[in-house]
Amino acid sequence: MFMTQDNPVRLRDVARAAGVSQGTASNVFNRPDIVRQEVRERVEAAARELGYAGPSLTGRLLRAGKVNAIGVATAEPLTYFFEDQWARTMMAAIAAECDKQGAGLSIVSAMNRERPAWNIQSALVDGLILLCAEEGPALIGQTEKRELPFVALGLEESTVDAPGVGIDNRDGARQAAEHLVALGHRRIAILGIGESWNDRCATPEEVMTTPYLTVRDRVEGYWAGLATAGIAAGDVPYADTDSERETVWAAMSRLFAMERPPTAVLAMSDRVALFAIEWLKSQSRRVPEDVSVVGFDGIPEGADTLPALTTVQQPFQELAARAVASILNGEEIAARTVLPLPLVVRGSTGPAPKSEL
Amino acid sequence: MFMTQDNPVRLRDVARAAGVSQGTASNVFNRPDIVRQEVRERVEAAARELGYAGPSLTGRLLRAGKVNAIGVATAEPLTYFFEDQWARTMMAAIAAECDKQGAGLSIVSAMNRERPAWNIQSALVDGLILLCAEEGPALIGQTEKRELPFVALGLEESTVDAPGVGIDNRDGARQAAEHLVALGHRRIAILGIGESWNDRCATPEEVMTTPYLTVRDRVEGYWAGLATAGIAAGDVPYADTDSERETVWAAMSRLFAMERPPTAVLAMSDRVALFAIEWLKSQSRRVPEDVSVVGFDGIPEGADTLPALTTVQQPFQELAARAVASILNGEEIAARTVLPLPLVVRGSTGPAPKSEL
DNA sequence: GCGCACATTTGAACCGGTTCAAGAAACAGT
DNA sequence: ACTGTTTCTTGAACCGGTTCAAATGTGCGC
Repeated sequence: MFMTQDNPVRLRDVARAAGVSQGTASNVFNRPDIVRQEVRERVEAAARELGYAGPSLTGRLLRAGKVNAIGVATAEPLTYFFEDQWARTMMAAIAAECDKQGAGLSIVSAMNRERPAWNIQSALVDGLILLCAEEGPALIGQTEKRELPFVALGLEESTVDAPGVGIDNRDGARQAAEHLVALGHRRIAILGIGESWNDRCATPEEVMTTPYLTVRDRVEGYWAGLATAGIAAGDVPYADTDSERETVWAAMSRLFAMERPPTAVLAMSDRVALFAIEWLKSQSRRVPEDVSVVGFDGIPEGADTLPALTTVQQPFQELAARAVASILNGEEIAARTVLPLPLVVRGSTGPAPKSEL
Repeated sequence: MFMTQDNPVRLRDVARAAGVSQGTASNVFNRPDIVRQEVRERVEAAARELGYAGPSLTGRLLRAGKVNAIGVATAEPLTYFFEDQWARTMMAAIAAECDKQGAGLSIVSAMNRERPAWNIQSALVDGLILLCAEEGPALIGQTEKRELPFVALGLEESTVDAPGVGIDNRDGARQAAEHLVALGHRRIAILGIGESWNDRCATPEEVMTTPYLTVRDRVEGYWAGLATAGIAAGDVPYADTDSERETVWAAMSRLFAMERPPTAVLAMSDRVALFAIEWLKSQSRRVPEDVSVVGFDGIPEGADTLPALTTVQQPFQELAARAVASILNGEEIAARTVLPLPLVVRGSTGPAPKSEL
């Protein structure tokens, strides 16, 4: 046996040992059918003898020009891919798509002490999927330099027009609100994910000053849906959170300390919705009998809790399929493709309590 | 602007356009300091002009022989990395380690319709970390062919002796059991993760017939710990699960339907422990006042629930650090390094109920 | 004007393969 | 024996860079 390090066996060496040309040796590994059996066996024997591990990928790669792998990049640290629920779900979908296509998958963090863009510059991939959270535009800028195909997911639309697939946040939110309205709810509160005004409920004007387009879109959708029942935006309590349990609980306390507490809550993410349900349970309020909760995102955890979460489902699989296809097969993507979001009704919403009708 | 596809600009072209040799052009990108400023600027201008995206990675790679990336492989589908809790936590730790070292991270699934080992053979990495679940030995076999450094994580010890880092399951389990004993518990049940005997409690002899070394190690550790209080293995109810809510709930129902139900539960994974707590709550049994629960693994979710889970903590970060260092820095790893597991005491365990003393 | 140290630049070899036109060998047909 | 096919095999070009010894140029002291 030979160790890798001490063993720079090249195709050339194998060819020489087998007494054939390098071209023939190459064929043994890549198109064995066109090599005469006797020769093939000789070469294979030589390879085995020398401990040749097969053609070097880099050599082959250089010729082929294709890596057959895609990269997924974010401006967050690498751990984001495994810790953030949205990213994780999105990645599972992308991974499934890569599995189908037999492509490899690299994950890339654009955070690097020395050179922020270094990891993006040096990732060995045929194209990049950008998971845009906050730093979308910067990420896109770095990626463009690379002159590689890329698709932005979750990009906020105000930014550069780059190939990207987005979701119709506004319409999804509208459906969620109309669902509650149809169930008879009239006192409905919103749990935000804007990371500000943590201490009190915000006015509609204040809410719209948030820098996050996603938040603005969703809240506008909520308002539009509620408007169908004649509920004005100003009558909808809006409590913001930073998506952590603590601020969600605080927000819930605030909302339910009101004179006429809400009978339903529209949460801007499933994570927040789940924390909200947790709080309600801790207060011995039943879901959905006393209070209905609608989430947003459709992460798997939401389907698995008791009660299961009614939510606006992001089409993760579809987003992933489009993004991967666009990179691997060069399928064009309109600069701002937007997918619709279906509402998934599960156990966390029910008719408004009778006493409230 | 030029598009990537139509734009095969090579370093050579840039050099020619700038009127310098290719060597100099190369230096402009790699060691700018040794090139005279005027020349450097000329080359940079030419590059910009031609839309040159910087030296091709494959070309450079070929010369350097290093990819500066590690791969993590399993015999599961790619989605495993983002869906399985253990894998996810392990990956977060590995990712953090790669971040530190500035290395890339590729994930690889050894499941491929045509050729099972293909993905492992063709991953562009400097080394592989193997996440061994059930298929450990097969995975190792495929990897060895690649003649690349690798480390097996979570490998069961009975198998091939390959470089790997394992954990001392037995000792961790022992600590968990002794913790409960020290709190005064005497009626203690075990929740298994062996996927068999789902319908009844198993005898010690039956338990030890499981093919999973992890399960055998942990259960032996539990018995050893309980033995310090004079509790015989035969007196410890053992209910198996397949790690899903349904079988856990069924197992719990079985255990608590006994004449003298347990006051504490040793769960072989945090996931199972969390389902168990959920069941207990649904039955209005308080944790830890009425029943104590100890998990195993130390996944983040366990720290975040109410009450927080007492558990045997796997040293994820340490495992990751060793594995990554071994690959990136060529640090040797003894064929079977085994790390100790600390017990983390949190809110889900407490003194045995007085009525039981 | 000459020699020398120093700063740049060049040219060619090399990294490890793949590919393809052209050559060689084996065989069939006439 | 001669030509036409078919089946393999060969040699050389090429993929896109990096590197290093050698060549060139530059400035300075005497």
